[in-house]
Amino acid sequence: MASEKKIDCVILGLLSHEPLTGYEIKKRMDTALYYFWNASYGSIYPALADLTEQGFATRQSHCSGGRNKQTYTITETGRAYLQQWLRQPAQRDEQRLETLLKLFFGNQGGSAQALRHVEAFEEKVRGELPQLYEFQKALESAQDPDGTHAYYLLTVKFGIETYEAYLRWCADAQKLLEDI
Amino acid sequence: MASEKKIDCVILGLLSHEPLTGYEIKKRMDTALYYFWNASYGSIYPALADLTEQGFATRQSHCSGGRNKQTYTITETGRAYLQQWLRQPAQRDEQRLETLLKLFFGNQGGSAQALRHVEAFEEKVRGELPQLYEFQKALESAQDPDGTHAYYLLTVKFGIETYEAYLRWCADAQKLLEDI
DNA sequence: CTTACCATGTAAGGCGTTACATGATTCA
DNA sequence: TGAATCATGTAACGCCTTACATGGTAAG
Repeated sequence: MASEKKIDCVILGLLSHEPLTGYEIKKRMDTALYYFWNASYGSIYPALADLTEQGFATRQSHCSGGRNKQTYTITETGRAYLQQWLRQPAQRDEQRLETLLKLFFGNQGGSAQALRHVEAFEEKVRGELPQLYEFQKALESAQDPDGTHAYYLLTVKFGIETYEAYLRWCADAQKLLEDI
Repeated sequence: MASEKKIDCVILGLLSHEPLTGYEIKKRMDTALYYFWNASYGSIYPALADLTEQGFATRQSHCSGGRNKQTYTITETGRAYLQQWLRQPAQRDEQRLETLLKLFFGNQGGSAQALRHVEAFEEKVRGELPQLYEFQKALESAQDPDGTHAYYLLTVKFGIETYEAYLRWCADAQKLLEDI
């Protein structure tokens, strides 16, 4: 109990797969989770300290490649907490799409400006989709001893389905805007 | 300049269409913008005070239906600020999908639990889609004297395209999870 | 040798929600 | 008469990002 902070849950979730350093956690958020969740070092490191203090994770200092690393491992208490959180229904799925906001008020700026926003959005999506396809391919072909792949694949498929929808909408939006 | 707060931009955007009260602004966020943006009274009312103080909006006190209302109107300065913001490329489109998070770590809870998360998500989406279809129908048939409808329609179409993608993914995810 | 990446953290401050506080009106 | 909706605001607090601060290693 106590925390209920999402950042704690994400970190515990990642640690439930394998022990990780703060840096590695950040990397995973920037790759595997980037299209539905993200966090900065400024929230990750303090959260790791809290989790350790509360007994949800343990810290191991060790040297690797000459560098001093702090690796965190989930405890049984941490695992129990994670599972309790997983049992609860998701409270909130939110998005803040600035692009959509700018389009909503687009008549103030005109169709050429709106088109630029759509194009920028399209470019971003196009840039990220190949990564998702690669994830999908890798997950479908690789071995999966601990059964995590199927769940990971689920989220990748979500990314692909929505990103493809974004692209269809971009094409449609561009047509509509050119007619204004 | 100064602020750069998104909440200010959303409010100015809404005021650029018509004068509104804080309460009405909140209502619009809960209906027209809910699938890509939202805000609480605790951020709306202070923002309105700030905007007024900075000369981006003016406030009119008046009684209507026995109630004392504060109606806000955008100023020329406010309009200029809004337009300057609209010219800038969108900086950030973010989502925090707790449902996806719970699925990503789903192996900790098992497929039945994951299924419940997918079903809950599906139900929420199914509940909100009809509203979007209605918006679309209304926008396509109604008169549009000030040219705002086309832009509004753009965002509604975005909502529909993505929500339909969500539903396809839900069906797919349910099949995958039943096979585990 | 210098750029990119690995690696860990802190401090200040921004942004926003939740809960509180209040009260009128409308409709069943 | 009670519930829902209209209507406006404040205070406390939580969460998170940005910027700062530091330094080692690997690769070109």
